[in-house]
Amino acid sequence: MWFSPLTPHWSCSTMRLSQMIGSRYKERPAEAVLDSHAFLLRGGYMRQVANGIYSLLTPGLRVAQKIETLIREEMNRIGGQEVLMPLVLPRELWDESGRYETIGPELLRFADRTGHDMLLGMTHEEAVVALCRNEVKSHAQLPFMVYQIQTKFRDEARSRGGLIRVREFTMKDAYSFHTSQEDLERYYDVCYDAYNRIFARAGLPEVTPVESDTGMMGGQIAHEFILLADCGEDTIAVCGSCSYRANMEVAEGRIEAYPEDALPLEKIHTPGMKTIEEVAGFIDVEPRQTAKVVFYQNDADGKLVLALIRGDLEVNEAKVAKQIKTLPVPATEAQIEAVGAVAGFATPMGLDTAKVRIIADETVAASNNLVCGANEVDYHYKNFNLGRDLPGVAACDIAEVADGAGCTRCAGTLNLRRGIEVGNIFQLGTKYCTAMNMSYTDAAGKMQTPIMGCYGIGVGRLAASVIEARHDKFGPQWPISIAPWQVHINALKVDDPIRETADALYADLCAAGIEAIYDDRNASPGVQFAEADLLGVPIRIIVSKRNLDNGELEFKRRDTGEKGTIPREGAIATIQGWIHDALTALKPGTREAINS
RNA sequence: CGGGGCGUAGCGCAGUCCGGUUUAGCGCACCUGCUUUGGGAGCAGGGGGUCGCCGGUUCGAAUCCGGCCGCCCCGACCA
Repeated sequence: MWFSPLTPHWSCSTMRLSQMIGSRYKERPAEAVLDSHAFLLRGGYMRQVANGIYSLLTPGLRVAQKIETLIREEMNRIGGQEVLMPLVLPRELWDESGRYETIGPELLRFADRTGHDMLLGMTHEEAVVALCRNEVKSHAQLPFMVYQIQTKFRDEARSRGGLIRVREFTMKDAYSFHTSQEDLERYYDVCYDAYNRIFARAGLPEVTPVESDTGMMGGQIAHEFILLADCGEDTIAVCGSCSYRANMEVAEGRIEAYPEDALPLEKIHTPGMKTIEEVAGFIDVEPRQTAKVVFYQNDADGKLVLALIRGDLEVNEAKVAKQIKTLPVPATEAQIEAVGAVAGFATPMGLDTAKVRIIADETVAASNNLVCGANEVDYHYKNFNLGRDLPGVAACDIAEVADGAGCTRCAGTLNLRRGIEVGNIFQLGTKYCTAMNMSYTDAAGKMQTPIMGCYGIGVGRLAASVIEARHDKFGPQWPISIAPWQVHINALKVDDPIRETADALYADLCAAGIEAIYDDRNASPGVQFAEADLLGVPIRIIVSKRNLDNGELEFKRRDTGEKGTIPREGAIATIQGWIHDALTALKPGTREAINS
């Protein structure tokens, strides 16, 4: 019958390749730079609609749904309640938190037909607080966690790399509410474990938590879950000896001290020597024996900022941002001159602290007799000592960790690696609940503000990350937990017995609840194998005359590389066993869930 | 937002400098038929394009000029 190919779809999650929309192709798309991007397009997982915006075809959607299911199971396991908040939100909610003003153009704002200002949610703190403040009134309802798997939109200045960095994406975002910081910290650890389980079950046990900046989210403690990969956009400091791992934004390196007896300041002629290298070479000292000055336009109070750091190090602007409570913007020469400093020969000494905020790195405090500028063209000072020469200035950490720096936790060495952020967790504190008036009544009858945490995972980015970490030159090698199908059937040199056997195998797998894709086309083996590789299904079963004459089927494992033959008789049970074993191998040991 | 590259069939590309046998072409993919079948088969036939868009120059524009748009990469930016 002409409609018969559709029939199987109604009853089970299997697919005949001859009917599947979306072709796989041989040539690598020109716009793909990353392997994951190339395979997602070549394998017919997705198609681009606009910059950073994609449609998913069946294989891509199935991978996403598998990941979502897995996340759901782990969120539910730690007591999460699934909800669904809207993508489109009214401006008023974001006015309440203040983020309508503070967030830049990555927040897509628009007006509806009545002229009402609306926005596309890029995260849902405001929405979740607005929802929960009306539902939660008593301490007896706390703690709780709600989560959703929902579309987010961020109008990124530059999306790139296929699904690694997009504008529209699906994200699992979870929000927990607590009556104490201790309880937040307890649950934060529960989430931390749940995240490790999620990534392990998705086939990426190597994803590791790293300490990270809280950025505009506020709060004190945050971790990013990072897959180390050269194509990643984050730089991570990794200790070679202990477990310390931190995003560059917060990574701390060991401070090497170079104590000497302080010598008197000495002004020296340094004609045309502006850079650290020039000055150090001219005076014949190491760069670490100098102090470098970097100017920023203003701190939160409008003062010019002078950042002082040892000459061999760089200033980390994320750390500066924390000190000055605003984003650092490099100062212009005119701004520098206006406070009496001289670019290239600058020193904090003698500047008016009413106009200039001086922040000094701890490394400067840990060295004596440094060379620094004199605020006079062609002159520097020798023997600058922070404690003696700038007595009011306390040292803080504004240094960018350099590759090879010492670890602060052990005797080891830090190395800088690139990584993809596939998830993050934040201890938010009371920022949103306070701003948006969420409160509950405690046991003593007193009004209290809940303490909040939030926890995100990007679904598509995780899928792409798995490809980055698990592929060969032919295509993805999906872990069975998130593979679009569990079994891929190839029928070669199709004649009646082969067709009947393959059809029956497909029907049997379907009846057993196994997710199978069946290449029922009369395509050559080369085509079938190449396209099977692109779909990356872990268990491949090949029905061919060669083995069928012996009553056998051939198998090839894309996830492990094993291959061989199995008897047709009992094949379903064999395959079920493989699936069970493969899923079990991915599952970490069970642990206590939150409410137990 | 700055720098660079690119827009010709679903994908990969040639043609653009130097305007005119180009009715705009090649490979893959697609359709029909036959032959094939263990790693992207062969033969024959066929379909698919407003050459990114708008305007200009010219007898004539994929090709030259102006404007715009889109995509990719690097940087800036970034829960």
